[in-house]
Amino acid sequence: MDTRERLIEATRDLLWDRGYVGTSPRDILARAGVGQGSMYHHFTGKADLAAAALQRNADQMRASGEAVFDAETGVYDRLVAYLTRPRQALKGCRIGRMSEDPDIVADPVLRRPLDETLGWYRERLAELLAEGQASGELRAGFVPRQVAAAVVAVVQGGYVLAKAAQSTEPYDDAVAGAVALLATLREDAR
Amino acid sequence: MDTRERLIEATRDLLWDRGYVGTSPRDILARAGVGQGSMYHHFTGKADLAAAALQRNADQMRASGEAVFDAETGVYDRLVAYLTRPRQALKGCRIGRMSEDPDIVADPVLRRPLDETLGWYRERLAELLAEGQASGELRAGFVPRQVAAAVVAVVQGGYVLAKAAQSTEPYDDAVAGAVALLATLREDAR
DNA sequence: GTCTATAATTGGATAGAC
DNA sequence: GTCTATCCAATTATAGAC
Repeated sequence: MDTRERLIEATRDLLWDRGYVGTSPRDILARAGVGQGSMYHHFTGKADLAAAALQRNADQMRASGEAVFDAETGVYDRLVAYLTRPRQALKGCRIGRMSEDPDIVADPVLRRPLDETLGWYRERLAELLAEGQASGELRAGFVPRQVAAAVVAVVQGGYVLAKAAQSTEPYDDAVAGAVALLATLREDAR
Repeated sequence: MDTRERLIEATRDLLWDRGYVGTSPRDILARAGVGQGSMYHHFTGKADLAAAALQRNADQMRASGEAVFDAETGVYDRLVAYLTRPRQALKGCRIGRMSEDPDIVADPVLRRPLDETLGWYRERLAELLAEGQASGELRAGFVPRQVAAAVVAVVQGGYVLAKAAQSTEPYDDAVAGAVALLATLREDAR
């Protein structure tokens, strides 16, 4: 792995662990095992390096979303697959976590990967729910966009509960609760 | 308002705005309008002051929860009242936000108010849901503890979506989606 | 009790050698 | 391209005057 790559990977890990405000260039250089000069050769500074790391996180998160949403199964099964995908509940979301970082939210360049990625998840899930309504698999009478936002929020909020409790249990409960609620949307559950 | 009180209120605001890592004693002193000495007279340091601020947040959040959960209305109405309570979606939760702050989570004293408050919300909502099942207002066949976690997670996750988008819309959608899903639990909705 | 002065450490970035 | 040396500001805390 070349120097630029090591810097991006070290930044990805530290952003996940400590957030943007809590991550210093010094930490990044120590973890990447390179000197000051390399970082300022490849990037203009901390924000530029973080932008590269966040863009990679966004790309990976979208790819793993596509794998689930485009599966050749029923709509409900894909919703459950999304919710129950194995996740590191105590570490949280590499993208969602950043929305609590004021310096990320305040910088349009740094915020864009968050906005685009979470927005895309909401859109894709809304399309999926609408597809289920159209095919008759899911009942009518709910707004796909709203339920989609709730589903994404359960995952993001589940991380908050897990971190506060320092236990995966509330995360697992939240996901199970969401699955139970979505089950009531199936037409044959009426 | 005396000096000690001004320090706590300034800290509460800054923690809400910028988190623990992002808040410096200097910022606190400037906002409170007091000198260095006052802070170190009333508190042992930043962590001690933050602990006082977080305890106050926890007390207030529990009190506002009690007001909703103990209302003299139906179970479903209280669930909806909790979800649709007016909130500053772009600012987030004074307690939940802290769970993304590594220095808070790592310190047992600072983490306790988070754990206790969010744990209490999950418990009270679970009791409420069980009460609804017992009275026949809500259908059987779901686990109250799980749905309760999902409901709290929708709110906490809704904040994440709103901040990432810098718009209250995804928060409002998530809450509306959760309300729609909970409506399917009513026995008379079958 | 509250203030100002000061100090040790870290944060973030630049300069220049190789 | 990568390194070390250096720099200025901010962070967190202490000391001591009043």
